[in-house]
Amino acid sequence: MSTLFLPTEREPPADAEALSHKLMVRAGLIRQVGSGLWSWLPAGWRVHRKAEQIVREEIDAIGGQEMLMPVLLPADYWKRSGRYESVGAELFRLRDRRDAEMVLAMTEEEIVTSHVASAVRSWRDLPLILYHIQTKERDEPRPRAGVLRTREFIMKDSYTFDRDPEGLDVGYAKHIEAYDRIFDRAGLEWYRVESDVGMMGGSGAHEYMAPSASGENEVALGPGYAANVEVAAAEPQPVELPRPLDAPMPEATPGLTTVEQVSGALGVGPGALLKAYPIVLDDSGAMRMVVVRGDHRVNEVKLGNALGGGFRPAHPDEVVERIGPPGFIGPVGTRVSVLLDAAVDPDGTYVAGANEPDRHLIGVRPARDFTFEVGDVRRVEAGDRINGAQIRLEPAIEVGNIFKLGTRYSEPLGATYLDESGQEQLIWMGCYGIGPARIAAAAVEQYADEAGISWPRALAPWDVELVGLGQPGTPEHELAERLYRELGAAGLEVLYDDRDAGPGEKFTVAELLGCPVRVTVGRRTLEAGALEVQIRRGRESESVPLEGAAAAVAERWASLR
RNA sequence: CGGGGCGUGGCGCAGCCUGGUAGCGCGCACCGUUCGGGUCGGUGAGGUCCCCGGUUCAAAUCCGGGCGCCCCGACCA
Repeated sequence: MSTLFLPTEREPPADAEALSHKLMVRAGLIRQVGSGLWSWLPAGWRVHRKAEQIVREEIDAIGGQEMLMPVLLPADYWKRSGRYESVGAELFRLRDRRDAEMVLAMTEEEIVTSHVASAVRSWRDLPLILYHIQTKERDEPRPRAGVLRTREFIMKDSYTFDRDPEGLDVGYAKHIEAYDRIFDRAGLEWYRVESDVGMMGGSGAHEYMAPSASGENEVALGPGYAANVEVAAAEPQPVELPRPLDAPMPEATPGLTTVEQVSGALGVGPGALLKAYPIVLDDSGAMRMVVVRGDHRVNEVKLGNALGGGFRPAHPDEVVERIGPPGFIGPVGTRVSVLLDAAVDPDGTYVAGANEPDRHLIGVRPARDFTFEVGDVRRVEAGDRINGAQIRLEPAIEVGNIFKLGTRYSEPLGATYLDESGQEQLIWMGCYGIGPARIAAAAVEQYADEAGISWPRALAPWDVELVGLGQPGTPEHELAERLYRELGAAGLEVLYDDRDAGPGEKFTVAELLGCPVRVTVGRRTLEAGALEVQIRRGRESESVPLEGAAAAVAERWASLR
């Protein structure tokens, strides 16, 4: 360790917010190069490689074949798939010396599919699982939190190629099996959740989520249910509604534009209000009014899916022109079509904006008072019910995802095969990603304590940190040297702190770096005839007799998670 | 892209409002000390004060422009 490049810091970077960001920098694992650009220093890279290796072994185990595709790609591939136009600024675009348009790979569907298109002719060549572990480049609008969200990162991306949807289901199921094992082996706490299909297109998707306060996602959890809040659906909490009226009645609400103000002034709960969210559909310019309960929020991902296309929130001036004064708009008597959230009871009695200044309507009954379509477009809330129990929401880090692509890429790129009857058929594809850096960061987040990182056994940069306290020439120093060799011979990866530093510093750095086992050799070791072995998780110390110590430490290590 | 903040030795910061000498802690080098919880004492090295321009006798400090980085919201391994 006296020669190891391990620049530890007493203090975290001033601009670090996330726990994993602070600790990984302090522990000398990573260093920033630019916004969203990070170097992995030797200790950090060991962790990254361990995560990679777990992934590699498990994808190999389901029949995956590792290969390598370039990061620098001719733009033409992306033009053929249509993504050159559809992806936007996140795609790095550049030109080579001959002025040819190039892109940097965000993922590799176009490339792997092209290889398969040209090489696969027959149904006999399928199924196929191809993957690589390669750098990805994404010009993220906002990199954040150390290595949790970067512009350049390494990803394992695998791709399945099958004859038909049933074959795709098999490849997908194999990946679920492999992913479950990967995250278990990595020692993470994780959920597999239903997710939105996003920019990849296709028909089905799950994400693997590692719960963590620094996560950018939220997952909705209930018994037998786990979903990204982006797509989560649940039974809404009941609300008490006012008594019905024969017809909507105007009520003066001067200057009261928010749900809280109106519900307070009229003495009804927020859930008895109808909240209007005016939108403009991108393609036609047509406006619509999305209406949810006052205590609910529109979920824009679910809304986009319900609309089957893009939209944007309407500008205030568009609202004034087409609907009414912002803060007082509602579905009764409006010219724009209404999409009513499924949590609203069509026969209930609600308060809604009157589309006139300083006025709301009470006694609004949707089924009687306006026409609408129904869709589930609200964001689930903690306390909603699913399978007879309350739902809870947790922040989480997305560490992996799996998508059923279908024929989204095989069609434009001409990936087909001949079936038994000589008919040309499209290949059915799936794609599957894992970010080893996020696995590492999630592990830091989930297991760190006040002293620093506490790695799961499978990810730790070293299995054991051996802290030698004796000066060279002392018997305890000799013992430390001997134990270093013996622990290595027992099959352990050992980081030996042989630096000329005080015991306090060595202990502190060891706990910051977080190897699962710390072995201390000092004068006391000789006096006691036993080693002090500290288990990092929980920081409990154990005494191990010197006789056969290396084997005992190896055994203890193997018992850890 | 909208909003907020920051840029001063390797790290964390003060100085800026009210222009004039660049300072503190940690780290680093050397000497001594200590040796089971970032030990203690001494000596010392190290800075284009993000960049460009302007104002001024004089700019880290005032003004203008640019660049970089972080945080909060729309995107994703």
